[in-house]
Amino acid sequence: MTSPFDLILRNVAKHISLDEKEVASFTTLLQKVTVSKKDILLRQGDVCKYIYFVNSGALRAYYVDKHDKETTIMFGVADWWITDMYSFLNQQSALMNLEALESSEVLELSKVDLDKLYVEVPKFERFFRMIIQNAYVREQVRVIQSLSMTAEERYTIFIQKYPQIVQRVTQKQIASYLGITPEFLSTIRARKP
Amino acid sequence: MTSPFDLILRNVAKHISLDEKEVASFTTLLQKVTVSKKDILLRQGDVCKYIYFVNSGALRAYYVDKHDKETTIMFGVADWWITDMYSFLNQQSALMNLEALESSEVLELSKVDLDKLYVEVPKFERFFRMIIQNAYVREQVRVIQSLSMTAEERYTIFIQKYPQIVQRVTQKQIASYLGITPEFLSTIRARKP
DNA sequence: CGTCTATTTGAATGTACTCAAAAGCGGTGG
DNA sequence: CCACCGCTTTTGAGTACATTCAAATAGACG
Repeated sequence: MTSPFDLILRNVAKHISLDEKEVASFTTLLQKVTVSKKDILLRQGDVCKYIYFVNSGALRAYYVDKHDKETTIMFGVADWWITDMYSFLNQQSALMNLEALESSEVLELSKVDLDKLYVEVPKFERFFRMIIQNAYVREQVRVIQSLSMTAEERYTIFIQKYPQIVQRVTQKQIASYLGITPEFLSTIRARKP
Repeated sequence: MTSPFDLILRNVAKHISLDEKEVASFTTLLQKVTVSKKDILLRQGDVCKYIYFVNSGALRAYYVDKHDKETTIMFGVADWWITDMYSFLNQQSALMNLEALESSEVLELSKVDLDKLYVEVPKFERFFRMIIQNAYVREQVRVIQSLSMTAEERYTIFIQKYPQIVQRVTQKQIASYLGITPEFLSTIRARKP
């Protein structure tokens, strides 16, 4: 009953309905991959060949600038899709690194296979449109927040919105998601309770 | 030869090919609307019923916080799509205002009609997936920049990337896009060459 | 246990904001 | 057509938010 595809099929079913044949077309394209803590799934500058669906564990996408400063772009936990969308779509150099924060199980779907899937089962155009629409709205809200709120307000919202992530990642990583230094996050936390 | 649909059809043709019948199905759903400077197409808190394609002129989407501070979310000039995606998709209260910066001509496409169009001409699933993918990538890059760069660096990138917008909007609006005060933008500009 | 990294704390500094006031600019009406 | 009004832009002083650097403490992991 617990196949590695259970979670992803429920995820897909939130937006489109598939018959058995379509389920088969889809799942044959998925490759189950197990990664250990600190494993890198994608390196900044490389071309991103896969989009990943997280079955279990936790991933982090982050950007490293010329001063070696890290900015966390997103976290991925169970039931989330994650990739470097720019690199994946355009097959250009990746803007970000993708690493496992703990031992994780992911399903990878290659660009080539996804392009085939769009032709074979056009419903997936709709599915990924939905997924990306939601991701776009989240990023837009994040832009608004990062431009209009103080770090303290952004931290408060983050811990309310993503309690399941807070438990699993370090403060340093949260700080880099908020765009502040770990030292400053520490002082924010000190003056809260 | 210059119908109000020329530009939008060329925009669509970048991603999908339509036969004559499909062109007709599409264009009948589009309503040409002319707006004057300062007209509001969408008010924060209202439900956004349309997605807009800009034929000419310039629009601005902005968020106003509880302290009446404005943050510009995006500008829309000719050949751009613009809407409050969150409100449009979910038919919930809009996060942002949408106003004309100058007298402009837009084509509006309603949520209801777009949902019909997806059924009648499923290629549009692909088209809007493409449009939104690109918008998502742009927002992600903007998040990275707003979190990892100084205001001066962001300003330099903005004027390089969007010279056609710089010409048409005030510094106050650019400042609110960068998430800084107009006073500070002025000092940044003063110390450049 | 020892080592390595994360977190905390504090002092000095830099980036960006607030408030205020003056100067510039554009549209509008007389 | 020009004078005025309102808004934008500039400039400056004082302040707040957040960083850097340094050092001490606490945790995690082999």
